Amino acid sequence: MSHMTNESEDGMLSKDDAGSQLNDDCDVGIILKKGPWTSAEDAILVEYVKKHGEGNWNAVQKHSGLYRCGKSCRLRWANHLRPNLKKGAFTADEEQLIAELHAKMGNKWARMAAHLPGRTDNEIKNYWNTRIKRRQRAGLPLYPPELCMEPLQENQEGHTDGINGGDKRHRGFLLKSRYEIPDVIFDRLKANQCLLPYVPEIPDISENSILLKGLGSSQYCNFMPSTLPSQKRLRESTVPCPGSNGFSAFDHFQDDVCDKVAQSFGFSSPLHPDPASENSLSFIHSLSDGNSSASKPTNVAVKLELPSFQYPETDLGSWGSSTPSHPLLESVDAFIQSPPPTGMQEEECSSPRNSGLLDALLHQAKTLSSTKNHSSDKSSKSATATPGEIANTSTLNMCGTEWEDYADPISPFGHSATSLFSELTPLSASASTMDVQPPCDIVKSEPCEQAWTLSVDNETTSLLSITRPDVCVAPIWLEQACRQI
DNA sequence: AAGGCCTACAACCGCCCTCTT
DNA sequence: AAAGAGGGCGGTTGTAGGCCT
Repeated sequence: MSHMTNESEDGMLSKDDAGSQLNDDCDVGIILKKGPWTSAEDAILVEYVKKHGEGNWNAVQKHSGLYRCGKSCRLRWANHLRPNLKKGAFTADEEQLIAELHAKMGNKWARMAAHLPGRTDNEIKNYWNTRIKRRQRAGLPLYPPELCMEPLQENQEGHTDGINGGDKRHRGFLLKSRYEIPDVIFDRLKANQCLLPYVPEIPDISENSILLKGLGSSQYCNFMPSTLPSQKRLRESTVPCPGSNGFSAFDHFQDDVCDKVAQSFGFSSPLHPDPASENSLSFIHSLSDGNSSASKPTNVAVKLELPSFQYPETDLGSWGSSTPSHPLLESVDAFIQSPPPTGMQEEECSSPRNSGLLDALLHQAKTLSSTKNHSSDKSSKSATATPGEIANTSTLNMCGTEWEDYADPISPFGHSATSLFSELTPLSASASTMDVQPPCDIVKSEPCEQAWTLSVDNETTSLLSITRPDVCVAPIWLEQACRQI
């Protein structure tokens, strides 16, 4: 690094030496050094931490003479100087674990690092970013196939009997993650509850950023890197989904390669009618790692344009059109049109505490319907995607991204509904955190123009299922959950 | 040998949360 | 309750070094 030559031997800069390396982020009148650390600085920092312990990093500069801001000190300590740091390449086990953790957590590097003793979030992050690029280039799925298959199998087998066979460690890990619901889920649920039920929380432009960045690449059809920039913590909806991680509604079906990869994952494209497709669709989220912002209106997103390469050349119609014969669409139609199991509506759907799931779903349907109406129904009449249609579709997808906020943010595979129910079920019984009522003002603030009910029209329903393919499997989960209840 | 590309890594930046006052 | 400081976290950038052409 060239600017290392400017550093003084003792690792500290005089104020003159520091020159333009003023750290405008941390500095409070003192010129602080930036750039690589020297061994002398490291020694000073280590000595300081030995004496005073970690924390109060801003005091390091004051007491040790280091011309580094507290943040820089903390980072240096955490990433390089603290004891028990494991250096060197990640082992195969670690890589596997990282993949699992990422599938489960998304870009929560710090949390992932907690599962990898001796590894830092920065290391993991760098590793993952590199991995993404590498695997993109190689045309490989981001997540190991076995990682993708597990949730599918578990879905089919039920939620409690999945500990037979397979990698026990991994399965145990996944199961653990399923039943030990981290606090963050409740945090998010609480937070989301504030936005629910009628908050088509608008995925902001970053959603389009994802589109812009990812969907243009056929490689992304297989794995949407959830490392894609998200904007705000806690606003993001990082629900990476192996399989979904890439099976974007657009690309997945327009590319033979995608299809092959899909098959390699053990499921087939919806274009291939297959009984397994329904479950397969559990993998097919729209856009993972979408970010949502409650402050941005939908129509902002609607106006965003997509590059031409995002206009699918083929088969978008299978998503963009309401193909009644599509089993997946039928499943949703059947669910929404026909009453759920007895008591469901009153106890589960109408209850404020669960309004976030079905209500959100329905509200989205309404929103989508509304959006669709505004788009001069050209999309519904043409199997060929037009730019306008795509914009509309993208909007719908973005609307769908809200699902991620309603869903388990830590769900390994984007099992939004499943995870949600795994949380809601006990919560509903105990009437705990989900009792939080959405503030009325928030509800009122939403542009909810029409009263609407469960009887969503077919078109809307289809749109809904198109928008969020995972919605297609939600009815199944809903029914299962209701039976359990 | 030179240039370009890719990878790994370190560090910074900006936002947000939490705690303290 | 509000404001400010400290700290954490995720994203981004810049650089060195290796590899390839």
